[in-house]
Amino acid sequence: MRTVDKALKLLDFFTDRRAEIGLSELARLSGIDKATTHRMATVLCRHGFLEQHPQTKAYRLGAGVLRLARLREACFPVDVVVNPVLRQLADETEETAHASLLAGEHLAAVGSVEPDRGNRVHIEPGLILPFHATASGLAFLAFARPEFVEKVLAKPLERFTEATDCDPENLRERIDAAARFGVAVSDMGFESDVCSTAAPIFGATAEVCGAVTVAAPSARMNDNLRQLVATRLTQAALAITKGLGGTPSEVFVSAIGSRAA
Amino acid sequence: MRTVDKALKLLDFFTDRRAEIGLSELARLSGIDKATTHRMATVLCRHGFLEQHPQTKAYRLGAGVLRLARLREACFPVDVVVNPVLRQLADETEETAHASLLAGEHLAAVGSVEPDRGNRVHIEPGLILPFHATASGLAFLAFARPEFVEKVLAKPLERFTEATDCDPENLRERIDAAARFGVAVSDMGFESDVCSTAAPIFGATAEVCGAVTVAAPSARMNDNLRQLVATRLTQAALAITKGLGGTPSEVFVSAIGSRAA
DNA sequence: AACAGTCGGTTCAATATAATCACCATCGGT
DNA sequence: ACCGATGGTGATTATATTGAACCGACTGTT
Repeated sequence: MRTVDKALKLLDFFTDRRAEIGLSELARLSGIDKATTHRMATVLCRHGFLEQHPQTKAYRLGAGVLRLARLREACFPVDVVVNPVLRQLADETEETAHASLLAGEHLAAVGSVEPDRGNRVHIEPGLILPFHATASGLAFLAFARPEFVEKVLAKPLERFTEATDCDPENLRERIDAAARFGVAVSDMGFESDVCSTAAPIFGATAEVCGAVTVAAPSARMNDNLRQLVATRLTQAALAITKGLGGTPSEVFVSAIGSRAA
Repeated sequence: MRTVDKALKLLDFFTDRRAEIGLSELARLSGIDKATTHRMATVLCRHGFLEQHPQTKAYRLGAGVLRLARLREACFPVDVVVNPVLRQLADETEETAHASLLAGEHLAAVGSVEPDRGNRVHIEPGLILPFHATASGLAFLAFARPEFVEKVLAKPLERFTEATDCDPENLRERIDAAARFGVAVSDMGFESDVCSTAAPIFGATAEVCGAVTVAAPSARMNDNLRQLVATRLTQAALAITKGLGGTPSEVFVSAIGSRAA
């Protein structure tokens, strides 16, 4: 199965900044032999996950992913549930609101709404949010199973900015704090000058399945905004959880209950 | 690479009617050993292509496909280009308009807009459109490379309705006709009582990459509607082609030119 | 309560599988 | 004409995949 794993890993090298990748570059990036890379890319093309520019021969994400996304959206609507909530959240806070879901072992941004003002935070569509460096990730971990948390913290923790917190002990404390308050905060841990606040969203069996987040320029963050964001965020998290047919976990409910008191 | 192929084939068993599939059923459907199926499903889960219901243990399409779709949409927008055109087309014809793109070796529906009336055709999101039985498929073939056409016609041609045309010779004639007129027609070939008309859309190198289609209840189809659909459809096809940064093929341009004359 | 028939998941030997290196053909710039 | 890229291909070796049997858990029936 390692070969399937490697093949699917190829897809992760495509980002919005690197939308098209040639064979040699793809082999170089993945560290896989060129011949093997070519064969895997061919299979991915055959299934519509990649497609090849007829002239440049470069590969890019294929239309097959659109098909699968539409299919999933039809069976288990996310966009239609999440977007209105995000829009309202963005309107209320006048900051960027985005939602992320656990996709495999990464947290992936699946929707974002930006406020109507010049200086605002932009979230790249499909961005992978590192658990340890983002509010979304910490909010997720705060309500994830302990084994999951340990697995994440055991991995090498990449440093994205000077302020990135890469100390497992520190992170554990912040995760605990997020579990107590119901929201997690991360200031400039992933991108400079961005301060994010996040709350968890839950699936049918009260397991955490993602997060909803408000991201603001750090300079704009103050106690008033912090307070506003925290309350709206928890409402949004509950709304999305409900909309997806989920159940908020006991821990989360009591956390926001105690805060209100 | 056969193992990657098989693993990705698993994803094709998920449809809107069969959104969740258990391990045993998935093994049965695919004809792959249960152990192997389990391993492949595990890998697909790890990459976010599938996810597992925590209680029922059944698999369903994962959030990772949403991520990839957003990514592709960000680099190569189709929804934002296609949807307005489809909406206008649906308004003008008062019938269902949908677009499809080549995803691997299948034609997949990637967008559809239904008119505001009771009796209308519904297109399942992410539906795979068989080349020989749909107007979309025939329109595509009419402008595809001859080898591609032969490859498709060489395969066993499934019969979907009593009216499905499964005769390669017949199909070749209809494909030729579509190439001459610029639009393809299929009446009840895929679904009973649905009559579709389709035109091709092209990519950057004037290669056909999909189709745009109007689907109406067969009973409602008449010469007036046929005429209206044909003209609007070709406009829509050109608009989408242009919007995607494509170039209409010579054959198509001259076909619609001769028809106008 | 024992049973049969599911289910999801795991094990380990047998074997079919994919990885590697070398090589081609082609393109673009110097 | 060269050089260094590029995308792509074939055949051998070594490796990872396979699949029957098995396990524990659950469900409904006898």
